[in-house]
Amino acid sequence: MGKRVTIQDLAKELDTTPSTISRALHDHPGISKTMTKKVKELAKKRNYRVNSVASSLRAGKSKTIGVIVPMINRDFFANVISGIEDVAFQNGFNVIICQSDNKVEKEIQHINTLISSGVAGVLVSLGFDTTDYAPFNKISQLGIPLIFFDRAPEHEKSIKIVNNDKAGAYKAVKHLIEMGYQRIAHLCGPSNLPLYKERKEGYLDALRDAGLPVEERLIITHNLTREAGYNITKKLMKYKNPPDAIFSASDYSALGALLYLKEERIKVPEEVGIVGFSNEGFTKLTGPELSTVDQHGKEIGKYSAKVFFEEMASDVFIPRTIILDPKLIVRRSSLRNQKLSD
Amino acid sequence: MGKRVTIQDLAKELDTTPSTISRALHDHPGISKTMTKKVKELAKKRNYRVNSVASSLRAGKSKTIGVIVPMINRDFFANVISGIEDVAFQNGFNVIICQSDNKVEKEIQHINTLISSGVAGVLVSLGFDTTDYAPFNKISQLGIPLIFFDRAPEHEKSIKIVNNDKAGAYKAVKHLIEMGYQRIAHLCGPSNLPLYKERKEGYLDALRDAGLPVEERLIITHNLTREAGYNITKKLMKYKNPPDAIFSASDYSALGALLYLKEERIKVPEEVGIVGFSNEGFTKLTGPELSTVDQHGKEIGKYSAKVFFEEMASDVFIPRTIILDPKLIVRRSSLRNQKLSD
DNA sequence: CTGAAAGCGCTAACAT
DNA sequence: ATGTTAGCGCTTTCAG
Repeated sequence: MGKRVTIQDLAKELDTTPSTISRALHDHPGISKTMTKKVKELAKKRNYRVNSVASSLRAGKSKTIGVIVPMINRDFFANVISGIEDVAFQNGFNVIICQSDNKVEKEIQHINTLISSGVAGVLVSLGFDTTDYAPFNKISQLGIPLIFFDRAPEHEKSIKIVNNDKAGAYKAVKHLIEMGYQRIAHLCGPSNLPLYKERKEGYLDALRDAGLPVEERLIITHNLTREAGYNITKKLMKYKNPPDAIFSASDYSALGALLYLKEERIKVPEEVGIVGFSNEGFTKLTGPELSTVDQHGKEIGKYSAKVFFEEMASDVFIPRTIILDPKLIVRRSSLRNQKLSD
Repeated sequence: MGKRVTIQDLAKELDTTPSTISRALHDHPGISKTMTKKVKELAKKRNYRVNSVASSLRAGKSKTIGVIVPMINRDFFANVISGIEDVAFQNGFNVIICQSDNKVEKEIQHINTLISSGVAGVLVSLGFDTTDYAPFNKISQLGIPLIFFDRAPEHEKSIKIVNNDKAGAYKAVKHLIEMGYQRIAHLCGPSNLPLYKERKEGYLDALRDAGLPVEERLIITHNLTREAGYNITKKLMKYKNPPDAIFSASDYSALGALLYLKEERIKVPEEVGIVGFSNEGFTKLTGPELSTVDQHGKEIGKYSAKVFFEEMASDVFIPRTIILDPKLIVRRSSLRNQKLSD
């Protein structure tokens, strides 16, 4: 259990002072080449490592980014985090991850510990139920860059990086209509989250633009799980006049729908078309493969991290929303009248 | 952009000293109830938050766990991390995640920054190519608990939490044999990683115990990707005497195998059986669903974190290996002679 | 070009 | 029950 080497130790050994060591290690111009070289060599030899806790205390902040997401083990978020970590690493930053489990209290607790640990910035995707943004405001009040991605608050003056959910949903539903589906149901998420509201609006717009009627009973709010998708589809298909297509705000519930329909021998896409949302990894592996809307998680992560670094460098705060255009991915589950091998 | 409140501020306001504030906030017994209450109230009112950077500097370590994994956006690792974060959160700890991309240099760099940031412990799953463990030894030498999970070094005296890969593989291959498959190929991973070596041994043992011959050309080392699985299966099926089953050390290559066979209209499981490894989320969604071996990532994560906390509390270091028993999950891809609806 | 000294915020050993 | 003091390791202003 070796003792940690400090700049004091190096200073003593070179018969100089900590300040010189520190400066040399940072290539301070006012230190002679010779000294700089000597210091760096000794540092390497003694296996010196900065104590970044000490630096952070001095500097008032650390080279760390905090990330708060509802859960880590979801394709989309895992990709986002991976993207964030990539960019952070390139910039010599660490990433602290926190999962909120969609619970407001956990979010608040995480905010507090992140502030306590002196993070240089916080990237957040909100939980389902978060409607009070005051806890997040504390972050910005302390001058810590705060960036929302994916699930962002609607009205707050903040930096948001989101998908154009409305456009994504519009594309999806328009595609279904073009494939000849007429009675398209929508499984939507809680509308306190803008992204679900947007998806619903995209759905509505597409129907209206095509001159199709909107039926309230075909629009069902749910918790985006596979089970819910299964159960809702069961219910929908028992209507006297059941839908001939389902557009879901979540791939998971789209999968649930698919499983129910398969169980009931209702043919997808011949009898019922399905389009999900998110391009979860599994969607290209179902039988038939699920059409969906891709949100390119890794890119969102990278982009969010980049915006953070920009923000850190800049000294003016400009609230802004960066909207990335999602991509419709057409697979078999919505390709009516197409012959594809099984 | 408000200034941060410190214990000095609180002390001044209550006309006392920082030590009293500190003690009160920590429920030190030598502080009067009245004072403790007063302090806590003021702290809340002024929105005080510890500066854990300062505490960490004092204490010589922070309430942070470092985690190094090859990549975050893989079901298994995302689950492990999620499990780690759960337990860490319960204990008031933060989690810094680092991805190595299976690159040794990145691992080393992450080790250095983790040590620099004064993490209380490090949990690691090694990259493919890591054969030199010296960089990791530095962690233990500093008295920082180091725990390997999943991909652990073979000979080092360390704490390891691994699956019983041999037993898992054995179960898988035995199952294939029981289903009547006779010529079982094995797509194996690089054998410098014990877990792949173990899986191969389980495969070999199962063949031997069943009195089946071992054919070297049916054992192919690969990089565990879907593409590799696809290509290798293509090659295998062109043999004069092709295999009638495939046991892969990875679900991804098992999937590749499945896709190739489907393309070629070779029936799974009737003509060729497949069993993968890891129980990736997608395996229950393929057509047919993939049999696989479950490694319960979330539990490994939780368990690793628990072991870390034990280790931190204890003052003797006992190298040990904790072996969790994986579970064979039989799905359609290996159920020969079974009639299941499509 | 280098040194001296102060201080980031917190905690704990040592007073009182 | 509370105050005093020192110091964790680093950086940086000020001085030389």
